[in-house]
Amino acid sequence: MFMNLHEDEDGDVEIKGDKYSEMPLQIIDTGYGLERFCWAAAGTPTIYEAIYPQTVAWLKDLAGFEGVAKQWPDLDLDRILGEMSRLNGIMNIEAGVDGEELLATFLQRLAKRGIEISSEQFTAITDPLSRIYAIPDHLHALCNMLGDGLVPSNAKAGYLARMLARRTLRMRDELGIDVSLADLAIHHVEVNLGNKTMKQTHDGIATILNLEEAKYVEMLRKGEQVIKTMLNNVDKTTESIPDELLFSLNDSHGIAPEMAISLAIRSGWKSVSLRTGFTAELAQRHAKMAKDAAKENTESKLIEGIDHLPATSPLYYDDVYQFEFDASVLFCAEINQEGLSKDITHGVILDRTCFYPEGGGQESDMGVLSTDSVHCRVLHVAKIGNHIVHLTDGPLSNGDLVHGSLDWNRRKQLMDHHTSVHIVGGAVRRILGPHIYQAGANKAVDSARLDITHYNRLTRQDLDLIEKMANEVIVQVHKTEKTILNRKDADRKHGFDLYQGGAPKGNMIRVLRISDHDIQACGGTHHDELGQIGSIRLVRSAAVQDGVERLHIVAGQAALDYAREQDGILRQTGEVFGVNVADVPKTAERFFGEWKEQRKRIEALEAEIVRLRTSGGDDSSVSKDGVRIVIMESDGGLKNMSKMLKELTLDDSQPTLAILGSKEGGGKLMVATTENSVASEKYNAIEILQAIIPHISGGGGGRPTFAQGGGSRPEGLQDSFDAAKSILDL
RNA sequence: GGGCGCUUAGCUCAGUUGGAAGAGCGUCUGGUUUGCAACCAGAAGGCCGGGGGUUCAAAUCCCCCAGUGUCCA
Repeated sequence: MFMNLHEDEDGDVEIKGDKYSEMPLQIIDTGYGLERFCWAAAGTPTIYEAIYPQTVAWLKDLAGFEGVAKQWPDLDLDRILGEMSRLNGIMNIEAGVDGEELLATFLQRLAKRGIEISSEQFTAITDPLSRIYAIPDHLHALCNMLGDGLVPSNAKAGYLARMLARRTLRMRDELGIDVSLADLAIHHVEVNLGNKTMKQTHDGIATILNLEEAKYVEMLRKGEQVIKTMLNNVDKTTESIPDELLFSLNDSHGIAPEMAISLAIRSGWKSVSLRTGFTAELAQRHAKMAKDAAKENTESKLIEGIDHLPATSPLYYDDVYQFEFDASVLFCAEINQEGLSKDITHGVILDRTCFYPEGGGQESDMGVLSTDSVHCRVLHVAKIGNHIVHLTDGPLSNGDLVHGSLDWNRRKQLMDHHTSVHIVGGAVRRILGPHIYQAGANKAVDSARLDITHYNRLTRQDLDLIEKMANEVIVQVHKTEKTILNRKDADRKHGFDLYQGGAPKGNMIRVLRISDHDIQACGGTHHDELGQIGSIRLVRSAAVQDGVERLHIVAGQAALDYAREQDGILRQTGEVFGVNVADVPKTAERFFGEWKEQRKRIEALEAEIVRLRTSGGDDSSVSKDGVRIVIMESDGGLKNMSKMLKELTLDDSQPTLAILGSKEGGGKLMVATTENSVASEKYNAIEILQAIIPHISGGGGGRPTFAQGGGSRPEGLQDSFDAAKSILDL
């Protein structure tokens, strides 16, 4: 397969309505498929028997496939499958082809080759068989991924693993096989990947897949619930589920259309079926969504015309503790770009610098560039190609000799954090396992973040263990080693794990080694002596996405500041309660409990007041034509009033029309009748409410037996009551 | 990286056009009962994820945040 084009709206090549242009990279995909030679040599009917003989036999046994084949003793299965394999290679199957038509053609061709088989027989054999073949194929990819240390996720590369796991589970369930995914995978690893050296342990693979299976089962359980709710308003005899519903089930709840149909049938919608071509439409819809999203955002250049300048010499690699230097200005230009701090006006390039530019997740240095007469603040530093650009709040002149000095506190803190991230990264890997990989990192002044791949949420106990080990490393390891290696040598010596922070550009690679604890390629600034960091705290962890945990780290001065801040919060809380800091948790618990109890007591007392007020006896209650009519003012808001209304109208033995008003919040009115009684037959709550509410300049609505509203003129409440009385002829 | 969904009682979840917060399971009390998810009567248990906004009125509509799930690249 040859590829030299990529999709491009302005491209000059047009294929099937889409425009393409030539891409810089030209690809030849040979797809040798070495397994095919094994197949040819083995002479088995399909390739799967050749490469996974044991697994296929095992699955056939588990799925009871012999029983299927025995139904038609006349059929020579091996011969049929062999011919089918050949035909598959010849037939050109394009996406969107009608399945039934394809099957008919296929059977015709088989007949031409002397094989008579009905479409029922064909389906009965190929349905289970296709799954029996697909399962080891899926497991193969899945086990290799997990073996390399990949963690399943709901996004990015990990999603591929989850998809494989779920498809395997689905096929397993369709075959009615009662073996866990983990057991299937371990079997596969032992039988088909026996000699392969893996990063991940067998136990690790089993743990991950057991979690995946649990998530899958949970998804199905939820999916069934969702289907029942969604179909609640759909007739049980319907024959199709609305497209939008199926789309939403698939995209939002992970229930594939076929599965949605079978779940619906199980839940009582017996006659639904899947429209032919629906799956293709779903795929088309996804393709369109992906296309719409793939808008490239062009990067605007911060600064132009610097290509001819010599590369800036970085002094921070020679001595990370140097914070002052002299250099000459090679270039200075005005900068006007959105998204930058307002104070930034100029970009300055020097022949050499101590300023570390933002990179590798480490924020840039800040400081000052000055001559005898000019004094510029450096607010940000960026790396553009081989040049380090100082973003300043003022201009310098070409050829000027400048003196630069860093904000050392800032740099020290950034180094504390950056070095700590390496220490923590090593600790996490040692504690949690070989699948831990850095998925991103950020080192700021206040704190640092390290994202790691892991299949489970971290507990505080995990964090405590990691924190403990990290602090032990600070004490045990005195010096870091920084070396520069040729890329080939680095690869050979340390392997792929060296590049946790991403693939570096260039042939020479800086390697930071903290004893055997952590070895990584990294271009940041790190301490020579770990003791400089002082201490490391893991503040908390959070989930970035499924399979990726974010660790929040503070080190050095930031760790002290954090501790002080926490201390302050606790002390303040203690002062509010008027107790010793140590007693805060106990006291808070007691107060919260008492608060809940008292709230209930208040509610009970309010209810009692309502009962007393509504039990009659005063002139607010009148009886007319068998209906008790209550008109009265209450205090409290809507909540209190509705409680009173309940007391008044929920007693069936005493048909009541109640009109309650309150002066709170601009005035409120509520009208209700006892449902299914003379009161509700004679009076309409909405009509009464709307007739009297203009007096408090308001509006409202509700049901015929229960209406409520509010206004902006509480002093009109009495007028409303009077109006009600006159309407009711009282 | 993009799209979509979910968050309501201890648990599993309903909640219609915005208008009186619900069910099942579990818990507690009483009754009944030697039974594999026992039965009957009653009760307790809710900042409807958090914060803004619209409205006379928000679990419900809009915005932001957090947590969680899912599909696609």
